[in-house]
Amino acid sequence: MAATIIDVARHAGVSIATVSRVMNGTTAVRPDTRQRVAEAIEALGYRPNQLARSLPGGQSDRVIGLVIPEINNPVFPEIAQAVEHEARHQGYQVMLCQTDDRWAIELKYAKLLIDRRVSGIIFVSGSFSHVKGDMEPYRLVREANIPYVLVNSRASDSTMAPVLATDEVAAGKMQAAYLLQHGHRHIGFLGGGLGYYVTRDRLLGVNQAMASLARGETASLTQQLGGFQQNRATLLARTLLTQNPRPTGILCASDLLAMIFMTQARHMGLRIPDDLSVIGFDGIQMVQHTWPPLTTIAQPLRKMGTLAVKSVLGQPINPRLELTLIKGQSVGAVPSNAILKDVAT
Amino acid sequence: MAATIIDVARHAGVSIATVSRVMNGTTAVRPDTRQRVAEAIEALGYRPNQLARSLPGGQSDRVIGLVIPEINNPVFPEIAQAVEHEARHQGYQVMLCQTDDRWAIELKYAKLLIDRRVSGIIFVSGSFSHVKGDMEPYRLVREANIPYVLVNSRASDSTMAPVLATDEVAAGKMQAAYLLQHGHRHIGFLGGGLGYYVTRDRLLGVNQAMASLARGETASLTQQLGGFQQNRATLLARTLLTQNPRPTGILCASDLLAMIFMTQARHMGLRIPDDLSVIGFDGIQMVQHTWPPLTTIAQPLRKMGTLAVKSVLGQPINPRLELTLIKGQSVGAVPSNAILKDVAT
DNA sequence: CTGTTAGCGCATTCAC
DNA sequence: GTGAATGCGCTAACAG
Repeated sequence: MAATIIDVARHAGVSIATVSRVMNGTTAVRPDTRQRVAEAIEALGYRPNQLARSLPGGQSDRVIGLVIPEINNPVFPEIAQAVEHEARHQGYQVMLCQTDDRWAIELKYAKLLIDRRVSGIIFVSGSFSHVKGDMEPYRLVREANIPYVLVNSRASDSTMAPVLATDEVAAGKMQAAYLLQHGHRHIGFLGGGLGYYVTRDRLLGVNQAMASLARGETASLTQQLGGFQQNRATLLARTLLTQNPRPTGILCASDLLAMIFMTQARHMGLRIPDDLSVIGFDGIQMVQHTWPPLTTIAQPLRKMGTLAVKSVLGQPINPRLELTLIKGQSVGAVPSNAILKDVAT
Repeated sequence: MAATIIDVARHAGVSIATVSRVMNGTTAVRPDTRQRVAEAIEALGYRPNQLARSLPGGQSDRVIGLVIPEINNPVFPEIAQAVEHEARHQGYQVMLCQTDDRWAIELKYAKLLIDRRVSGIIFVSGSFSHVKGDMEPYRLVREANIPYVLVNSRASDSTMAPVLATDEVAAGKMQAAYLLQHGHRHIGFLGGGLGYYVTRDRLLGVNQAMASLARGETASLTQQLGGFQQNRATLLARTLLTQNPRPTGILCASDLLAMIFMTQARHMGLRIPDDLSVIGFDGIQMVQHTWPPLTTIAQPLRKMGTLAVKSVLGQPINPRLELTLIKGQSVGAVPSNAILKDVAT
């Protein structure tokens, strides 16, 4: 159907080698010849077949695989956007792989990307972020000699790959410290299960912050762990809200969780930050538009996407990722009647 | 580096054809032979090169190109998610192309996708959605004989391609009607420029709704058109809010615009829906988490993604897309002091 | 059932 | 400068 290099050669009365030359500018070609070829290309609307082009060169499809749990959680689009930008600037395309947070699909995608001989793979919050995660995908990719990088969450020791992640312990510490500073002593934690490294690290940080209170001071921690999915999160939020006594300062593992939580709190007639303080994590752009504006610890999401691309392309990077406190209006002082107020179900 | 089919053949003591056969199950192979080959494959960790595999068959890379303006506007991830799901179920992968809403990049991506011989291309809110949009990308794709579909917004007559879009006129009508029902007679419109078909159609619908008021009744319309980008939108929102008299019912071209608008309104000390009513468009999931929950007209975003995939794969679809009113709490009655109240800048 | 032989579209040595 | 020849990894006839 489409014109091939042979058609062009014939049309221009030259050999295919010459056509190839004018296309890639490998060797010098006499101006008039080059002209004739150019015209032939134009006339036939010829476009070189990238697939065929990749074959001789060994591999290198100039494609980067981006593997993420779900496109719908706003934190991933922000990373994806940066990945696409950087990839585009470097002349690469992005293969979008969504795993629905299921390891089997992640493995399947890893295989597909290997088979396609992509230039690199970026795994975001994959099974590696789970304590008992399946390391098979990464093993395969490594054996296939394809550069990859693990974004978000800690990598287990068995994966020898660059990791791009913020200090989750520090993150938990910052979140808790901020709540403690505002006088909260009954902290609630809403997050994923203990199977996730993030959860463990975050809790570690929280405990560190609580331990560093002045002597005599104590604080309690109520956890609701389960998952990041909307349904689960809604349930967890309700449960946390019906605790008695109810925590006054809530620390959420992600901004989306925080948003879900705030919505639930509202459903139950609680006001933020008057009755309840909330702090999130991620720093997605959407936090500007919540009410009240969410106070959160921001990761450099865009930077993470950019660095991930550079990393798999073998370019030197500084993997230092800073956390930033974004002050919204979702954290306030402890309500004076905190202990008395009951919850309406 | 990686093992090829030849290595496997040698290792198993058979011909490459036989290896190919056991891989694809094309022809029957004697069990013990198949076994030997399987072992060889396993032993060498062989994975067939998809690129090479595509060549003989003509094309068909089993890849679908998804071209969207930006990943960050929440409406696109929702479509993208559905596209990935459907593509995966059908054994296809998705190439993510972000244009930053720039025609030049859209064109560039169209070329890249053609060169890569993708199976189909899904253009979402592309340059075709603009009255003076550049039709070159679609022309090229058509000439390359690659199936494509235009999602969102109306296609100009010059593009002969399936279009997947809701009835924008009806949408505008629904939005306006809802506000009118609540007694609003001073309507504000916040949206993209007149260069977009959506804007034109939406305004057409708004006018239709306003025209169908009972005799003697009239309503006014104040427009702020400009763009969908965050910065622009913020400016437009402020301008709209400082009109005198200020419209009491605001109709936004997208949910994101509505969210931006509500945030601005809040900054100016206005309460929704007490002082101001707002209705959005798109029906993104995030509307559940705004405050107040946004009232909006929902498009079947997921369905659009699913149908888009089926469409480019040549499967029969019913392109009927229904609009649904999602009742939030952002629309209320006209404030009694609407005319008196001034705006603080 | 299985091995042999052509290409697929292109880049790349080589000679001329 | 340019053309002919070779091979990339694999599938698909075509023979045995």
